Amino acid sequence: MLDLALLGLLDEGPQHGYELRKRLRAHFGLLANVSFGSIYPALARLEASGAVATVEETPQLAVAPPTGSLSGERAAIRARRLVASRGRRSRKVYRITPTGRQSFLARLTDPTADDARSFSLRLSLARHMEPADRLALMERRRAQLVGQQTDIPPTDDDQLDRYARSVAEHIADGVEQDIAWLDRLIEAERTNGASAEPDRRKTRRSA
Amino acid sequence: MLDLALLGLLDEGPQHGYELRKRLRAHFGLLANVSFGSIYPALARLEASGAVATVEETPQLAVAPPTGSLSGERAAIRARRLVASRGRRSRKVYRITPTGRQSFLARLTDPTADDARSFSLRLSLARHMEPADRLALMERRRAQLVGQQTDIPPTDDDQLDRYARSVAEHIADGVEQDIAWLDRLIEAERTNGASAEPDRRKTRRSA
DNA sequence: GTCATCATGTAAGCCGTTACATGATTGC
DNA sequence: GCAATCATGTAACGGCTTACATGATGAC
Repeated sequence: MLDLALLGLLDEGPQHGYELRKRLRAHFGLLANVSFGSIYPALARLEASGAVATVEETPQLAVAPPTGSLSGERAAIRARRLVASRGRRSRKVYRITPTGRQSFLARLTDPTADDARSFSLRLSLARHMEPADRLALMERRRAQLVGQQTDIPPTDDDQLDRYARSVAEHIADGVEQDIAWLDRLIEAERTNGASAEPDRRKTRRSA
Repeated sequence: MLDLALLGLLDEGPQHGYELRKRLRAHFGLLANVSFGSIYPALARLEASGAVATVEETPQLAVAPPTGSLSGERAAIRARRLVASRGRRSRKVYRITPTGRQSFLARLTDPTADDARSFSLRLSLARHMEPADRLALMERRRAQLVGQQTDIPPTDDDQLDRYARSVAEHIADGVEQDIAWLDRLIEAERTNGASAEPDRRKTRRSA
C-alpha cells in the first residue's frame, strides 16, 4: 500500500524521503498519512528490489548559488551522499526505474490485492490504468460493498440501544453513499470511455 | 480495541470464543469483524489479567437432555474442560469479572486512547458511560474531524487529476457528514440529557 | 545559544492477519 | 463415509506505530 503510493509519487519526478512524506499527505490526504518510520524502510526495500534508484544529484535543482565559501571545506568533507542543493543536509533522492514503473502498474491493477483499505489509494492513481482495468477496479469495489450490505443485514438488531443503532445506521449510510459514488464514477467511465485517454496528464516534472 | 468489544459483549452474559466472534459481527458489523487468531489469544490475555474468568459450566444451558446413553463413557472421558451442553465439543465459557467490568469502563472513557479507529466502537458501547463522558467522547471526535478539515485543505490541489480529485472530494464529504452526524448526536445528548439514564437497558441475560 | 525545521535512519512493539493443527458432532 | 459446522488453539508474518539516535542549517 505504501509502496504503491510512493511509486505513484516518484512517477512524477525524483524526490527524497522527507519531501515524499509531505506530498503523501497533500496528495492522498488521510489515505497515506504515514510516519518516517515506515517511509525510510519502504524506500530502502524498494531500492533493494530495484524499483527505485538513488539519484546522484539533481543538477537543475542544485544551482549551486553563492551561499558562501565560509566553512566550505568542512561541509565538503561531510557531504557524503549528495552535495546538498542550497546547503541543506545531505539527502537521498530517489527516482523510479523502468522496472519499478512496471511493477507499479502490475500491482495497481492486480485484482487479488484490492482490499477495502487500498481501494481509495488505487483509485487516486487510476489515471495510470487502462480504462478496462479502471472499470474493473470500480466494479470489484462495488461488489464488495454490496456484499457487506447483504452479509450484515442493515441494523439487524432492533434490540440494539440507541448508540449502537446510530453507529450501525451511520455506517450503513456510508456504505450506501459509497456505492452511489461508485455508480456515478462507473457511469462517467462508461460514457466518456472513448474520450478518456490513460495517463495523459500535464506531468510537471520541471516544477 | 478488541478487548473492549469482547468485554462489552461479555457484559451481557457469559459466552465462549466461537460465539463471541459471531456476535462481534452481528453487533458491531464491520467494526469488529475479527478472526479467531485474534480472539482466542485476546481471551487468554484477558483471563491472565483477571478481567474475565472461565465458567465451570452454565447449568441453565446444560439441561442434560436425554440425548443418549450410547457411548456415554467415551464422551465423559474426553470432556475435559466442560461437560458440553447438548453434546457439543467442549468449549470454554468466559464471564466478565468485577475487575474486568471496572477496567472496561475505565478504558471506554479514557480520553488518551480514542483514536479514529476505536471511536465507532466506543460510541456503540456508549450506553455504559456517564452522560458527561459520552458527550466528551463525541466532542473529542468532532474536534478531530474538524482538525482534519483544516489540516488538509479541501481538495487543495486543483492540479489533481479527476480520479484523485474525486477521491479527495468523496473523503471530504464523508468527514463533513460525520461531523453533521456527530452534531445531531451531541444535540440529542444535550436536550434529553436529564431523561437519559446511563446503562439502563433490557439486558436479556436469560435469552 | 537555542529552537524549529529539515533530514535519515534503527529498534521495539502493537494489533491484527493467514495458515496450520486438531478434533467433535451433525446431516446427507 | 464425507463434508460442513462447531470449537480451540499456535506460529509466522505484515504493516504500521512510537520512541530513540543523530545531525545539519537557518532564524531569532
